[in-house]
Amino acid sequence: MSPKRRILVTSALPYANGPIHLGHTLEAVQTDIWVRFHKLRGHECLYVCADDTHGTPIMLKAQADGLSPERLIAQVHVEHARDLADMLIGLDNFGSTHDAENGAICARMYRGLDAAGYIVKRTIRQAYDLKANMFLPDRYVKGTCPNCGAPDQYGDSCEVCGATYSPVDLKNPVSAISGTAPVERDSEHYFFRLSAFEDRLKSWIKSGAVQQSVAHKLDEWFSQGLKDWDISRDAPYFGFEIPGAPGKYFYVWFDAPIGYLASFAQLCARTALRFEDFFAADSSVELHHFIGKDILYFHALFWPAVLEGAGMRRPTGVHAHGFLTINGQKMSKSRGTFITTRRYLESFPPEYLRYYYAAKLGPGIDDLDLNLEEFATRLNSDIVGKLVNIASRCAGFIGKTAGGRLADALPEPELFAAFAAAAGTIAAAYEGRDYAAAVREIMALADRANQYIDQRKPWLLAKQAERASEVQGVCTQGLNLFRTLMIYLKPVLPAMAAKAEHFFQEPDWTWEHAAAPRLGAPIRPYEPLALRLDPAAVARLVEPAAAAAPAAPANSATPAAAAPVSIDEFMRIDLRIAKILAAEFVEGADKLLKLRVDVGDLGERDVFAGIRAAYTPADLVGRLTVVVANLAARKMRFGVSQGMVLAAGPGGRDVFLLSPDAGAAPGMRVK
RNA sequence: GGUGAGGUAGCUCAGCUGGUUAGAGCGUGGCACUCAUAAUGCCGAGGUCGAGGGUUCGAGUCCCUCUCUCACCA
Repeated sequence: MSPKRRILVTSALPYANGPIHLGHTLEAVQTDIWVRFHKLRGHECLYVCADDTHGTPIMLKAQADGLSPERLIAQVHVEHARDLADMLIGLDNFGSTHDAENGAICARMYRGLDAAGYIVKRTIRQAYDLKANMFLPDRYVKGTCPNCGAPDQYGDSCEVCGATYSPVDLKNPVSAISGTAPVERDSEHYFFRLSAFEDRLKSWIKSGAVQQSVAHKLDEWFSQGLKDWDISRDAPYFGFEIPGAPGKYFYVWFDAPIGYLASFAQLCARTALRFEDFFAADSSVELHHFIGKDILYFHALFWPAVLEGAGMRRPTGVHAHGFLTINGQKMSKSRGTFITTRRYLESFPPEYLRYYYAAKLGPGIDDLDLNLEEFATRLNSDIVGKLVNIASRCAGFIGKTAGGRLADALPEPELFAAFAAAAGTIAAAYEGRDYAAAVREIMALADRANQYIDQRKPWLLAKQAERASEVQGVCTQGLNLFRTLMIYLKPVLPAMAAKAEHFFQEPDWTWEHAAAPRLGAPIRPYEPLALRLDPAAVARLVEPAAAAAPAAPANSATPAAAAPVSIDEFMRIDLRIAKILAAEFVEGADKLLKLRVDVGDLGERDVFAGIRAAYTPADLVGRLTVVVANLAARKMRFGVSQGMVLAAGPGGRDVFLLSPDAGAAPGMRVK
């Protein structure tokens, strides 16, 4: 065993404008397994994270929800903390980038950067929304691409031709916030001189801080030349004001990674840990960041440079992972594949997903697909059929024929030794974040354990009373093989391991426990450690979430990028002209109206629509509109909704039902 | 467009520095067993390792070209 290491680990900060979904969970699980593994090995390993709470999207979402930003992020923080905890993510601290500690550290680091000459001021021209009285981030300006003429493109790049530009280059630009045409205005911004760090960053990357393929990726950026980084934003902005610069705020991406430090500072404040030990320039403590590959730029260039510029240590490792896809497709709300962690947890234990992720996670930045069918068969086969089965098929004999006591010796110590000898390769796989390799190795051993039991056939021996001690021996062997495997899997399956510890009457297994068998000790009666998954229940995860309102829930706060669809995909949506025959208020629902609509050939049906604030039943009866006719029926508290009426607008009173021109008749297909 | 990753049995993947008839799990066909949450064990079917060319005594493994997929681009 290596000498005791001191390690601080982070995973990326979830943004506080939405729930934790399975993509966040993938990263949290990857990080948590790594942390638990090191703890199991006896190292001092700490894991901190925080909510990322600043920036324009949060500010606008809070406005739209009629809340203060502080209130919004406080609510989200509670949900995020609960979701992560319920996934058994063992965070030592979960803070917020809006916490006072973060403001203080940001200010301190900024002063350090400024004093060292790494901050420069420069005036830039930027799009300004005269109606909303604010400068517009690139993503909040839309218009026609100056390069290829594609309409409706964002202010930073064109999704059609790939050109990049600044919002002021767009033709016919429009503010996504007010809908008015923005003007250009000058503003003084503060820049971090990233270019000054090129050599130091290159040597840092050479130190092995990032994966090989990531290093290649970074080379590309180096070869283009590092640009200085704009770290300021003008008021109104939800964030921290820059010291000595009234009306100027730190850009959200400046204070977000500093949130790692702030969260750790909170941990220090309530323990004996010393912040300086971890972040002084000469710190020997390891610092590891787990992130998605999309934010490599911030973590592998800006972040080490900012730390270094502020006179602090650099990260030991930045580990990027790929994205989660579901049934082979990007997570998408419209496909029903946007699965929140809460929704998963309502039906399934956290460890099933943890195991599945572990079984498929390699050290690279490949995407990982959650195939729901495979998820169910894999869990049932690996965990229930193989692993837990070892204990399940042995425990009964120990109870019945051996008085609940393990034998004093193993009949085949060399088989146990083979299991114990795997510790090295399994540990190396965990350390290198190749959990899939670790799981493969463990499951291969589980196969061997089942083979062993099959060969020795304790159920036959048990029929001969004089061979009782043989039965006890075989089952002691089997249980010890199981025990070693559970110890190896403890980072992935902490709760199941705890149950197994209870079964063996041992407290807190460490990695070393796997090396020696448990002998001559009593065990508790066996209780099932894992239940089978019902594939049908798993499949239901991708059915439409029950939470969203039925009428087009246009959330105007964030201009969401609609991914392109093929004509075939579009044609799968059966849009029909419908005539509203009747409309009524729904008892107990303050947003819904119940509509009876005539869809021609398709007959009449009931549709619930969240348009009560905008329309009264009298407004609607007799008019024509458009419905999605093949939307899966959804059971609501008030009845079953058999479709969706189409409407535009941000919601509330500003909802506008679609109407066809004269001549359209109920049942006509819209295409 | 640039860059990165990847295309190996129906599915998910492993194949280290090139070397015997290309592997695993799941699924599938058959047999056995009945201790175990219809779990387990054994046997089998199933692959021209994306395509083409090259280097080599020998290439899934190295080089080149092409092709397809996925991802990222301050």
